[in-house]
Amino acid sequence: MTDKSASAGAPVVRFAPSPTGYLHIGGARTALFNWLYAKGRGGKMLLRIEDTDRERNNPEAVAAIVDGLKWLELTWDGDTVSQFARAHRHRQVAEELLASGHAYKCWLTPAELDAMRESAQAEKRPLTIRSPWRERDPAEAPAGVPHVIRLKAPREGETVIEDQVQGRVVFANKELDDLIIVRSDGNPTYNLAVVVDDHDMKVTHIIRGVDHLTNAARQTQIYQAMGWDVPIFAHVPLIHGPDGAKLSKRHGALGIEAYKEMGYLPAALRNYLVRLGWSHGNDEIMSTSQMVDWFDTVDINRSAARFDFAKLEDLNGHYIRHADDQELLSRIEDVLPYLPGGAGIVARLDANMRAKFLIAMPGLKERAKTLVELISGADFLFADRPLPLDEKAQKLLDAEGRQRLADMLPKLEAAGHWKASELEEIVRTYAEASGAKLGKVAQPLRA
RNA sequence: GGUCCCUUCGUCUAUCGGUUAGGACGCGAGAUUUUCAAUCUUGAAAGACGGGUUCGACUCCCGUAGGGACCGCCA
Repeated sequence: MTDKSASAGAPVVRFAPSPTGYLHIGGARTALFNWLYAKGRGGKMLLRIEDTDRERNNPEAVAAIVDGLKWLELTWDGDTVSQFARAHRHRQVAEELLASGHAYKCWLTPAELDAMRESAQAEKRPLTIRSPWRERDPAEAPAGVPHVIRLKAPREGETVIEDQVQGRVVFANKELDDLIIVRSDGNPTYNLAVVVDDHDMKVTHIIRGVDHLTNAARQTQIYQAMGWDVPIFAHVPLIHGPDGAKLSKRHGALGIEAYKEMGYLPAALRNYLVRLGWSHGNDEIMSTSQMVDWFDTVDINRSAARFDFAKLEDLNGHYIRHADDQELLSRIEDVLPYLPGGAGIVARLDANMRAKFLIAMPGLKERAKTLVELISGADFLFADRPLPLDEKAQKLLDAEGRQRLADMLPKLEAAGHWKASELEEIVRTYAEASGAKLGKVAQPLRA
């Protein structure tokens, strides 16, 4: 609420994933935080793909990220920006930095760098690369050897990050080395590209994972070298696995589509994710518009949170119970193709089946934690009749049980509507009339 | 190893110097229910440790321990 109509204008945030894999759960939360921040203040969220590393670029990953965001119902403004497509502009800025004396060409070879690393290791002293080319005359450069461009970073003083989550974080400049901004093949590196893009795209707030905190210091140095305004940073802690270690594949760092396939609802996942590392008093279940109203980066915790499937399930169950039946059915139809055996159900899901499904839905959704459970709960709709009887059912259907069923059958057939309340009434009446306990009647019926 | 960050029930969290430290998930018990689920009631469960500052510290400061992130011509 604080700066919703600040004179500075509406914020511009961005979600900037690298296309190395799917959209993982931490990325999804970062996207959600960005989205909430922008939505709550009438701002914009941009989407940029950080694809400067050509060897790792993967179009399928981009598609997975876009699909994931769409499924989560997180929308962005404008076109998706490819960072690589802007390489020309990044090089241009590098040239400016060179011209202004804020950067220099460096002919240090990978082999030389390795040697420096090794000796630092052997002497057990911290490694900060100090390139001799920072001071040397480029005329002395060896012929035919490619060079990189390094930022001529300040060696004295400190670089300070005023972070909305982390607070004031101070880095001594002597600890930071001259980072490479253009590779020897002429391609800009991530740190340069990010700064140029965020500046050109007029990004005002950078909300991203803490793994970028040290980058923030280096990026700040580039902003300063260019004389540009430094955006406001908010570095969000990472999500950890149940054992406290960084979330990995064996934990829950699955692609967002995996959560879809496990039968989670986007609204439930959003609600779960927003409460991981952020809170608004004791509020647990909140609508998207409440999230938008309440969310602020300064309320994000500094400590990492562990991913807990049990809580996600509970939330998901809640959202399923309160979901509209029709919507639930279409969600089910969305996931069905991805489920084992789902194709078979899809094939039989005609108008008639849909109607039956809808009738059964109120009862079904009461006891399902995921859509997958909901679907298996609906198995009876698709099963072949008559149903095969298992042992327990056999036992219950002894002579007495069968007799009771036979007695009840005409009454049930006489029922006007097959509604739960009405049927229950019939069964109760019969039980009382025959002087039997309810269980005696109901158990065979279930069988 | 260096730099930086973190530390309240098992987990997610509230508290913003004065509370019987609250809520949620999970777990236990009970009620309800033909079963399950849901729902309701209820129980157990926490300030890492050690020093300060203060009339008073979970809250502020220092140290210790533990955990994490980063340390690429990756992003």
